[in-house]
Amino acid sequence: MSYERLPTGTADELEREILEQWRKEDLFRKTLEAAKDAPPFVFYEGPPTANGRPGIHHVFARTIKDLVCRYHSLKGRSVTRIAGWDTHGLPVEIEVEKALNLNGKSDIERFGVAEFNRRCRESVFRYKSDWESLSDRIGYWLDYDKPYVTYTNEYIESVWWLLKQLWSKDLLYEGYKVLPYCGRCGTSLSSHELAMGYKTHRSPSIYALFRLVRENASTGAPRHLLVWTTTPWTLPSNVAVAVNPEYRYVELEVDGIRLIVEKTIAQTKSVPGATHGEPLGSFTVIAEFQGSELVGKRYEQLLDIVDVDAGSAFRVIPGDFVTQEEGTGLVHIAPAFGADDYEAIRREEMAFVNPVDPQGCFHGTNWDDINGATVFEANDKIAERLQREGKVFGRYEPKGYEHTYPFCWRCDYPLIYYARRSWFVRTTAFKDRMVALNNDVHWYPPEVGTRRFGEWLENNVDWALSRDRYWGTPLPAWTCDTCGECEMIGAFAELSERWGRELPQDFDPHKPYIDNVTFACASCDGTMRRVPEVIDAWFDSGAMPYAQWHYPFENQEMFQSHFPAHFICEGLDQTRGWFYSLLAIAAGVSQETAYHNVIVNGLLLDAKGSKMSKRVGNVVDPWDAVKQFGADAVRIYLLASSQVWLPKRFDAKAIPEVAGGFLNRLRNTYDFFARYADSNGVAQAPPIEQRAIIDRWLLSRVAAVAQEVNAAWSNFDVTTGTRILMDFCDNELSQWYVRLNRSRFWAPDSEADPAAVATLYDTLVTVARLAAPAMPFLSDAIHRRLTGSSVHLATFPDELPGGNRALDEAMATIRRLASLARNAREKASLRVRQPLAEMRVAVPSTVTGPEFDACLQLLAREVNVKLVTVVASDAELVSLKGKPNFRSLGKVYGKQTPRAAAAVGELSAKQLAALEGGEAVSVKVDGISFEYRPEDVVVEREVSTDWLVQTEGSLVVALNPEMSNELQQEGLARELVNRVQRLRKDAGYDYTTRIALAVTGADDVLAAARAFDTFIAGETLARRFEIGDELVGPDVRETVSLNGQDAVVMLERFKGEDGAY
RNA sequence: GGGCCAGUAGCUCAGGUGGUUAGAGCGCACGCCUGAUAAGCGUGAGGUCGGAGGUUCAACUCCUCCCUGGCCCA
Repeated sequence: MSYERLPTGTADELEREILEQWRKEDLFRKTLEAAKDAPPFVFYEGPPTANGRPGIHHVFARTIKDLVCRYHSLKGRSVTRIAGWDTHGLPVEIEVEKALNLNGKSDIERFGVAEFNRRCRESVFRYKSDWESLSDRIGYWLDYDKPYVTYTNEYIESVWWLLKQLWSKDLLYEGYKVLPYCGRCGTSLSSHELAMGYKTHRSPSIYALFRLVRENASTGAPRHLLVWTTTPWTLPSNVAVAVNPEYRYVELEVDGIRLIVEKTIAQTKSVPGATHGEPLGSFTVIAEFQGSELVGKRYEQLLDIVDVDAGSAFRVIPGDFVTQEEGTGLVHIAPAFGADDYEAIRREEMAFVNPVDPQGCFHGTNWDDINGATVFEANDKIAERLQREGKVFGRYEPKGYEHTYPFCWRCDYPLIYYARRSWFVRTTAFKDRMVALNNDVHWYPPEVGTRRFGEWLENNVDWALSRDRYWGTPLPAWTCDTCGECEMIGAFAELSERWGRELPQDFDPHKPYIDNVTFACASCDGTMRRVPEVIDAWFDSGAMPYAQWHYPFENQEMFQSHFPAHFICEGLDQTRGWFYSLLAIAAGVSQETAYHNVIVNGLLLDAKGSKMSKRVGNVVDPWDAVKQFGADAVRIYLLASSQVWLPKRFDAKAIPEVAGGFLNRLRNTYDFFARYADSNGVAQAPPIEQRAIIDRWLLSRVAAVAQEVNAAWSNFDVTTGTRILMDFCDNELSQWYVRLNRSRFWAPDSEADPAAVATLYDTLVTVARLAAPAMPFLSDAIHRRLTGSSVHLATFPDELPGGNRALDEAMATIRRLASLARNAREKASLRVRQPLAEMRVAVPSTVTGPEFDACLQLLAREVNVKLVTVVASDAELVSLKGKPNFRSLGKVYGKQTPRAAAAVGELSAKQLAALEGGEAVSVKVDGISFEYRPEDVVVEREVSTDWLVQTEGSLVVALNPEMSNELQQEGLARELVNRVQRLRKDAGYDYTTRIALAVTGADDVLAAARAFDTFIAGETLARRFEIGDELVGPDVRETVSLNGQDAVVMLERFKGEDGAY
């Protein structure tokens, strides 16, 4: 029975046919069924947000995920792959705001939260079908039947349960967080939004003098801390001044004012309007202190317009964040308006003051002029007053400092850092646990785990969980409006019980409905109301190991058997996103890790190396590339072009360059097989030991390749495994095995050689199986045609018989020798068709042996010589030459290495032979004696002969250029065969057509034709061969030139007795 | 501004416990093959390993600084 050829259409057409077949067979489901009871390999799909179209970078991550999952599935594991959708969060809200032409939170509230959230819910799935069809088209197998969706009641209930777990462990609390904040919009901004609005801006610059409290009974001039700021409006809220305990500080006297400043800074810093252009350091130094000596010193409140408990304020504190880069080395601390400031105050347990209301205006101070003014309006007023009171050093400059400053991306209003009430997960309480768990996670590449993620974990701060937004999982915290008691609700049943009512059928836990649920306080007469916040959407996605199963309310066993994950994979940008939220939740709730292995893929950039963005318009539509080249090609390109964790420049032109050649060669290899082989050959094949050496070599290589691919892929190195496979198919299968063995598949008057057919069959089947995880389409097309069943139901090859290292190395040497021989021919313009009498080769003794000898025949045929002789090192072909091994000499001789290396040139032939024999020798140069061990000198062969010689390392080939008359005749005969074959083809003959052939012309040609008439007739299927005579009315008659001699070639179809030909 | 990653041939990438002459594919040039044929194969040219210092007998590799690009954080 013969094998079906591959269709001739485009890759896109072929792949669509295969997809259709998968659909008909419900193949994905079948693979899941087949592995149902197998040990699980747990994979978590990071949920994408479906309110944007999938881009090429999603294809990238999904290709890696698919490869790993398919690999483990083919290795016999049960691989659960549940799709998920991330549906909450600011990006969704922003999309809807834009669509509704709303601008900010007040607009949303006017519009109505219920309707707003309804629109959010709708918008989330706008591109759902895009995602599904693209995933399907690229062959990403994912279970879309029961996806987890973060906005569903079940999902939210699991998230509530997790939050309550944290709460009951005292890992959830309410505090302050300083965030970038827009006073006009009345909203804080995410870091992502913040990054959108940086601009160059001129801010005020002011040096303020904080007067130190006199100690004991000391007298003399008052002393001051010199502090610089670009936000004078924060000065009324000052609570502390920070110094770096590691730095040196100097006390100076400048025009009668005593001030303290950091020593290094003083050397260069000049203050406008105070130091007359001179650096501070040029003034009289009164004293010098270590920063730590300043810590604890007290100073007077700078501006007495805000009530501050002086007992817990106005003190010098230590701070690592104080640098020598800017300012004075003393930093003014206003806890409400800086993250470092707030942290420092919390650590020192000092006072917190905030005289600025959520509109960004001063409020409730005892200075009427300033109440109601925006902070930016207040700058000048405050500076003027300080100047009046003599608390400014030098000149106040309203636009004195140019830097990049953040503005609101919506309304272009300058942002401030502003403390907001906020809920936190106390991750710092279990940071050590997270660090320990992370140390056991296998990161690919490892440095993401240790550096980017690991070091960041070391500096962990509490997770700011709450968001003052609308479309998110509501924080299930209810507080009493009377006594402040707080209760966390961890289940719907619990809520119903506290509420004292059944939850309605259409219960929606989202805002605004949930905010209407109130109940009586357990400790007083007050009413429990829900806090207004929703939670960070990262908490939703990090909860997926639990919430995808509605754990613990359902599916307890499913959760147990699917936690933690063996494998996850997302982009580098997820380090502090999903990778963190998974770990933090699992570590906080159950002290466990959520995953064991992580592949972190790099970002996809455009062809020029800049990032893809909708704004720039350089986003690549994955559909274009898939339609043009096929999903296999895109997948192979993404996997093989570079290690997946490096940033990748995506250039569609590169897809055929990286993947096209390989896929084409593999198709051709299969097609070659299918054209000539049939299943009889496979059935009749002799056992492997009895097959030709090249068959045994190919099977040995396949076995090695299978092992290497397994090693790479089981270690999550997707790129290396893919490259190994590609390399094998290109260089060894197609370029060497098929090319050298064509005649065994088709020769005149004979059947295909069963040994060759079976060898190629087995190899192709193995290759299809090895390739299935990387290129699921073509591999399946080939596998089905070979075996009648899908490759995706097959077993991944692992330990294959026939491995033979010696043979692998022997053949590799043979191939290098063949290349050298061709090179030598090329240099002498001796085409391969011209046979030569002899080639001598020298090879290192390590590769010689029975395997090598067995391959010599192949070498002789490949380079067209009658005889290959392997010469020993002492043959007349080569002389020995010593080459110093710097690496080992360097260890012994150190500085003398160059001289010891030079002296190697003085070694005699006898000494070199001795070294090769494993003996040590010594030589004396300029009175210095050098001793060489065998490893110190590499003995090489140098060739002196008039043969055609090429060398590479220790390999040498030498071709005898002398040509006997017979060799010349044979060369001519082969030229003639070549011309006849060309003419056969021109004549449109089938490759089995028998012919009548006639040649006339130059005597040399005719003589050669007579000498090799049987050979020529056999090669060209000539049943009649006239040498020196003409055919009457031939199909073709042409004059050809053979090595410069003319001949006329004629041919026609043979009409002998058995005209069947 | 800080942390991390990358910079090797025209392009995409390998490689390195520091060791002499740094590799591959694609592209290019030249050639072969012409029954795998809208295929296949060979040979060649092409590099101051981002830059500058330093350590060393020896640096593409180690150290310092800088430049360019990217990501994350501020």
